[in-house]
Amino acid sequence: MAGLTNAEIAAALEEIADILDFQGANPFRVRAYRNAARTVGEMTESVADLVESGERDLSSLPGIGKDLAEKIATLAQTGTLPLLEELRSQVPEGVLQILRIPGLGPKRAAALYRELGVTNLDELRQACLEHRVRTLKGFGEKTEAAILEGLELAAQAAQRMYWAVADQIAQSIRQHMEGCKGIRQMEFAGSYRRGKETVGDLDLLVVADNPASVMDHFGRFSGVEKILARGDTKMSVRLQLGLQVDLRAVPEESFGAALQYFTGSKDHNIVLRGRAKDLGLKVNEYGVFRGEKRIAGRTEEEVYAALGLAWIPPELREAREEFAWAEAGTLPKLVEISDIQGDLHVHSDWTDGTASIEEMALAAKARGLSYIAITDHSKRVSMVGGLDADRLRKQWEEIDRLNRRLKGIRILKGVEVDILEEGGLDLPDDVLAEADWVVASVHYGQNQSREKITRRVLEALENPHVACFAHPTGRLIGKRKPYQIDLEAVIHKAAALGKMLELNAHPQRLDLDDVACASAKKHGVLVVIATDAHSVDGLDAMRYGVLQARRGGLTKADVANARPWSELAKLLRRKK
DNA sequence: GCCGTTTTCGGCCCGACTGTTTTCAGTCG
Repeated sequence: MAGLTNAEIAAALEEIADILDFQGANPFRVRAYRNAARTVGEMTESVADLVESGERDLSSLPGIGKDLAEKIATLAQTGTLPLLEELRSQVPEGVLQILRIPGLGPKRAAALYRELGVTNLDELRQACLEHRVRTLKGFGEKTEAAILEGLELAAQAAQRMYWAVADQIAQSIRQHMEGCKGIRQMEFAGSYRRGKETVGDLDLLVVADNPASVMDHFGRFSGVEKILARGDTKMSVRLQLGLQVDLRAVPEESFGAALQYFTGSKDHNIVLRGRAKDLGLKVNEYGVFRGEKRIAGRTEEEVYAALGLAWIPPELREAREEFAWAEAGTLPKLVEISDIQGDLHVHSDWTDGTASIEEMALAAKARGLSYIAITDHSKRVSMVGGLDADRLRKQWEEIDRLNRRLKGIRILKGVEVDILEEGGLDLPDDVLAEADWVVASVHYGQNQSREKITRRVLEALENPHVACFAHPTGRLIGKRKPYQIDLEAVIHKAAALGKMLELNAHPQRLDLDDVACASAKKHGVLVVIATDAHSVDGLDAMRYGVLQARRGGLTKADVANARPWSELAKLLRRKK
């Protein structure tokens, strides 16, 4: 029997690290807890099971010694830990939130608490607005303004969650509901179905013999914190994770119309209803009507067909070009995860990845890929031990050895070369020339002016060995704004030089976004959907990138890594 | 708190930026 999940154990260890950090504990002790959290969080076997069976000594894991092994075992078995309880009692609730604001680390958070009595984000905002923060030693006007901006972003992020997180929740709700008798149809709608980067709430539609018993069952889902409302056809709950979920029971003959209506987007539906009106029809969540007579509603296909349109994939429903395409029968056949043949941005334990090159390659093979580019950081990214020319060449020798040994997966000799602050690349051309695949990216000087950062990126693209520009805006959704970069100029340059742009599949990045993808496609720029994986599990992010690409209207032909490597290699040789 | 050891103590990734200072602490990646 399993106790706490690995994720829950990791969260507890992270919380200990946060509190110790806040209290100014030995930073290496803090790091030990964070390392352990990461180790546990990334393990595929259940730690609770390992403890139970006694089959493996936890202290044999990297970064986990005798002490942490015992603490983890206690956590796994009892669900809690005396140390954690004690630490929690020592700090006011909410104060750790302060550490999530960019620019505020343990020292400043402690100062805000000690000097101003700030114990949560609301009080922090108040203190900034009253200009009390700037009076503290080490703080000033600019810091105060930066904190306010950070609070704004945090507030936005708190209201919505990453699609990937919403997806996990949706899957477990679906699984729970599948145990309920009498549900004839069931589908999630809303921005989740459209694959938006973030999701504000979940809408679940069902056709059921007995809606009341379905609602009873829904209310028993383990994640439900509170039932907010319940009527005959609609029930709303709030989950412990803060997400609201609405369940709607709809009549079978209206399921398609309801699904269409609640999937949105709002703008898409406005256009749709306008179109219906032009045809002398009316559309609502119950169906398409001519006068009083329902002429469609059972399926979405039926609804769109009644309006003279092909069925539009949810990802495209943003009131952009989808109606024109649906009318003309030119809707793109959107790229699918099964089209993906390789991953062209992956890290290994030569820099900040957690797995060896071989482990990453085998994991990629297990995921059905036929090639993978190892693109570790260059030396400028010193914090992670970025590679210089010598180490990079050593890595490539290792890759040669692996390629001779491994079957069914080709490992490409790649690098993620840093675009330096003052322009230029972090590795000499003769080294880059030896690589199979070079992605260039920005890590430093992210706050430069639009002109400056754009110029250095355009210059990097001009280097004949650079094939692709990675995470092109640098944004972290809800956390960090994009660079001030002129993306259109980058797309034009890429088109002119035959360079590719990355759609980074990490659920917090997902740049290029849908609009930029569409622009790249329009200009004939190939998009590389890549995971930027730093672990074996990181390779699973590919599907988030594919979803974003679909929202941008990309087809298999628009995605570079939906092609075999031999074809890409030919393209690259031609451009050099 | 972990780890390795010239084995029980000392090092643990470190350079750059920002905003604050007036020589540097804090934060970030």
